[in-house]
Parts: sequence; structure tokens; C-alpha cells
Amino acid sequence: MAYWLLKSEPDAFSWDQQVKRGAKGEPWNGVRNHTAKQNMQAMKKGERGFFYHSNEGREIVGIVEVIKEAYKDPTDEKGVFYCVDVKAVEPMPKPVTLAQIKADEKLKDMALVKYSRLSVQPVTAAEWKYICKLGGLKA
DNA sequence: GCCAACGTTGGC
DNA sequence: GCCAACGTTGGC
Repeated sequence: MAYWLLKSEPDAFSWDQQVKRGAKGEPWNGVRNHTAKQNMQAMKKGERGFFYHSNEGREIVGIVEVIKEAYKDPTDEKGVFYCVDVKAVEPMPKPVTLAQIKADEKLKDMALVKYSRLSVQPVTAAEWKYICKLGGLKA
């Protein structure tokens, strides 16, 4: 079981929009980065990821689940990039901010801190549990 | 195939 | 709004 972190600018696609999509989920398309693509191709149905708001907010606001594994991104006319479908699972009772993550000894090695521009990142099991706890979830 | 120039992302 | 980091492009 792997864990992930998906970044989105709330202006483009926010957590609220993800929640409104309900069980249908939403294709995570428009990613034009090969590292992110590789991460998406590694995702399995049922795996979970954090939903992070970049730029505005800069915090982990909720948890999503992969409902469809990687397929060719229909918004990419060249057909080289991929996307997955995700649905909202639950919101973070207490969003975990980037500032919090950076200030925390246990989290300062996260991909989120080191590779801030990567929009789809892996999260370790230890990080996952710890952040869930910080966010007020049992995990 | 190297590397400089440029564009984009995202934190501050 | 600025700037650093990084990916991509294009000249050689």
C-alpha cells in the first residue's frame, strides 16, 4: 500500500470541487511532468493520497482515493501523459500547513518540502500516519 | 550530446 | 511581485 500527495491550485481545481464530484471522482488530468506521470502510473486502485492546496492556503486539506488507475490523459493531444481518477474520502479536520511540515523534524524531508514543484508525489507510510494524526484523523 | 536561454511553478 | 528551482527547448 503506497501513499501519495496530489497538489492543486485552488483556483484551478479545489478540494470543494473534488468533494462535489462525490463517488464519481474526478480525472487528475493536465499534469505535464514526467516524474509526476511515473508516480501516477505507480498508483493502484484503492490507494490514498493527500489533497494539497498550493499557492493559496498551502495546506493539506483532505484525503482522496484512487478509483481508476493510470490511463492516457485525454487532454494531452500527444498522448504521452497520463492521469488517474480520484474521489474525495474525507476532509482534514485540521488542515496541515506547509509551515507546520517545514517546522517539524519528522516531516522536513518530505518530497513536498524538497521538490516543491512536483505536483504528484509519493508519501511514506510514516509520514502518512504522522500527518493524519496532526490533521486530527485516526489513520 | 552539451549547455545556455527561457518558461513555469510555487513559496515567500 | 519577486525570485529560486527545475524542466524544456534549441543552437552548436
